[in-house]
Amino acid sequence: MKTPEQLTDEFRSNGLKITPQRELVFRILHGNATHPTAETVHATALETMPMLSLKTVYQVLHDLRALGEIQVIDVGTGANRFDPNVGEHHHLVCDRCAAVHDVTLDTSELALPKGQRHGFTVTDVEVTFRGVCAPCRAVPCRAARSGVVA
Amino acid sequence: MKTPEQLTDEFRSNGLKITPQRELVFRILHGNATHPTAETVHATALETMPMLSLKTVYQVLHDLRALGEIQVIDVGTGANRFDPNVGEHHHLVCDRCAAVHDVTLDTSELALPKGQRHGFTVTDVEVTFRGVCAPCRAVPCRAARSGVVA
DNA sequence: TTGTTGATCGACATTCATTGTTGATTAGCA
DNA sequence: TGCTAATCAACAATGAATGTCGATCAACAA
Repeated sequence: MKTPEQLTDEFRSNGLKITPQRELVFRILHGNATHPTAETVHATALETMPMLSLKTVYQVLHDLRALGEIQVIDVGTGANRFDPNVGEHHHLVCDRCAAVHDVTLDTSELALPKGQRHGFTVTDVEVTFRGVCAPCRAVPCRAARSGVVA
Repeated sequence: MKTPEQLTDEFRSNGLKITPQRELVFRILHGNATHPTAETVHATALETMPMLSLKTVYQVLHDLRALGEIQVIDVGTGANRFDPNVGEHHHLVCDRCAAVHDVTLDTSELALPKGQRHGFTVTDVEVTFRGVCAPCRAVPCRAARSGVVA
């Protein structure tokens, strides 16, 4: 992901103003590998800007996606998650707490068998590994569903 | 998927009654490779049972999943889709019309690199191929979003 | 420095998929 | 036949996300 400074330039060159709210979301997302939901970004932002509205967070995330600076991923855990890692990569998801990790994978060997093309033009392959993360295994049954689990 | 008759037995042996509504959903799902949504199943069912409520369809689908007779899949197109194919398989999704096809794939070579385990116990791998289906390619830009597209 | 314009705010309403509730009616099956 | 579950209609409610509106405020270009 671009640095907050680079995003500032990019926003400005696209006719978007730089506000403290936007800068804050930039900083929260920068280098963030936790794949936060919009709600999580908002919660984090509230610590430094208690009046920031969830609506504005959605707006900034929407703009970032429109500029191609974040990826929106849906791993089937309800809410969308926002990933500053824009390069090609895959995901590892915890079925208990919904924690998500990026995974880099060589998918060059992973082709759709010819007989199963169904007439499609395939443009993308997504691989999702599912399992249980270490913290969740350590818990008796199932507790912490924070989503901020490391 | 089991035949409607086998499902009948299975429901009965689990203390569930066999009603015309349930039988109808069984028949609609049997051998159905279109991955219908709950709404689509309902729409199909209305043709033969005009008073069938959407609520009941959800209920039957829920029961079928509870018995492990259908898979619920979420390919990021809004609604869940119901797949009578319970065996291990993967999916091919049209980014335009959200049509879904089953794909059988050998994923034995597809392992999560050791350095990227993040302490997880991996239990499952899902592969999703994305692209554009033939009917959608034939259309100028983007039209039919029926979800019933072959 | 100032004026224009866009960003944000609160306080809503709305969409969509899904589930829950209630109470009445119907029908499966032991 | 009778107990009980299933279904129905008509709702309300959830959670994620987006839209609306009018008011206020602040970015930044002139």
